Amino acid sequence: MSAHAATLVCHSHGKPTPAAQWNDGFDLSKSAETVIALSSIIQFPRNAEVFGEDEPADYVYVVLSGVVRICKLLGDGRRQIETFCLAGDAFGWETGDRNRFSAEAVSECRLARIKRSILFARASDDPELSQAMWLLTMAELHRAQEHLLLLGRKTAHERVATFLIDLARRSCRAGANANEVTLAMSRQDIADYLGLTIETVSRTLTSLEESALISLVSSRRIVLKDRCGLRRLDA
Amino acid sequence: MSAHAATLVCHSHGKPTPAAQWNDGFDLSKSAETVIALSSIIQFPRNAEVFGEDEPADYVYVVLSGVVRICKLLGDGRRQIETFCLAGDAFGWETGDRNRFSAEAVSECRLARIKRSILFARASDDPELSQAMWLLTMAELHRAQEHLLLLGRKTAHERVATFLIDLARRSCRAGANANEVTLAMSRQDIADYLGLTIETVSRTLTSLEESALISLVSSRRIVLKDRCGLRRLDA
DNA sequence: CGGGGAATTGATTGAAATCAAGATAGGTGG
DNA sequence: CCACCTATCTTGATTTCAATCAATTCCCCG
Repeated sequence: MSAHAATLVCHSHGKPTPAAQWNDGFDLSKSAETVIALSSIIQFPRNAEVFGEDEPADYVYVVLSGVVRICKLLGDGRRQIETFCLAGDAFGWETGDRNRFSAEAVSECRLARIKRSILFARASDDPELSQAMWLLTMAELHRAQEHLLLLGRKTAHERVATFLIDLARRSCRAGANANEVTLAMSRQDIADYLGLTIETVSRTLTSLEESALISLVSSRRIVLKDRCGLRRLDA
Repeated sequence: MSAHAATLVCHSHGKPTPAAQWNDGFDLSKSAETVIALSSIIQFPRNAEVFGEDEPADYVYVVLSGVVRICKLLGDGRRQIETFCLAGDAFGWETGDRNRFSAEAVSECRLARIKRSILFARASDDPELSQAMWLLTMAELHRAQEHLLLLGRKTAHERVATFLIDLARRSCRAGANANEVTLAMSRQDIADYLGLTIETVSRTLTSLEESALISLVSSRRIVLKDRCGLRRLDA
């Protein structure tokens, strides 16, 4: 989802991006301008709720800065984080009128917000926008499907390795050092994303450090020391 | 994904369906006719491969009868079934030029096949078709997201209960008895879908029968005796 | 400097995996 | 039509990985 959404919004910040860079030859710039003209920017503090599960779904959001977690809860409080949205990622797409997730700010973050009804109305007679939405949704589906494989069949070590590699890849797109990952999220968030417990996440990170695959600079800063070794775990 | 796809193809069999029934007011019939005119029908025997992971993605398929499993493999053979496609479900959507899954016939099945390139070309100047594709993709995303919650946070009992309820719901749409589920797939397929082993699936079914929630008429036929009890497990 | 949430580490338990037989049933050929 | 053969499924015994229970320890911030 990230790449296309980034294109959708970055025009509004005076940084025009060659559309072809992201879109496999499909030009989104007109869609982007349409969307930008309709969006407003809002800010959320750490841990604030952007929207709750089952609330009316009125807006689509694009992350400008910070990290947002998208979660589902089970009756007894068990939580599954479906995804972390970084700068450029969009969330809040719904076909029905209620959110099927809650969205919360992991760190303080700035979001662009577009009224869903307006966006959908435009899409119905704008093939470019409609196709852009489809591409975004497909990208998100691909991500979810990779995550299914992780949750269904990978070990704790493999899950954590996959998570670190993925996060490094996504962060360095936004300009960060490719080998040092800064975790905006807590161990609990990581655990709920990977289908593990905080203790297992912590132990696994320690174990990866003992194997010299990573280095725990601090609890929220991790250096990937041996990418090949990690990728081997990524299976 | 199922509902819209069903609408897309059922016109070709002389059973016109009121479009509004499936589409929340969005009329797909013109798209359906376009798609139908371009599709050809092919048949696959049990366990045949429809397409393999990493093969060129040339077609989009809609299941007319039978069941197809969509899977991903890990290097060492561990398998995750992403979804089972029943009559009316579509699969093979890709944004890139390679399949990110393999697709195999669980039972003998008939499929409608449409060239991806043609479909995409039409979509680029047919807002209705484009929107139909978006709705289908969103539906599939929702399904995948529910499955993430299952794989990440549910117990074996909850997974099996959820699976049975879901399968009953989807089958009875196709006219089957709402309380008797016929399993087209093996225990191994179910295990790889639910992130469990065949032994655990088998034991869990036995345990659900001992709790009088279901009745195992035969290994492939299951009667849901206590829906409320099952739904309680479904969390 | 000290308070408190977050993270780590340790001890133990437990749910599901693995290893290992049997039981059932579907299909085939005599 | 029956008996055999082989897949598939079930059941049992044991192990294992991650969860749970339980202390510390580490920082971050006032």
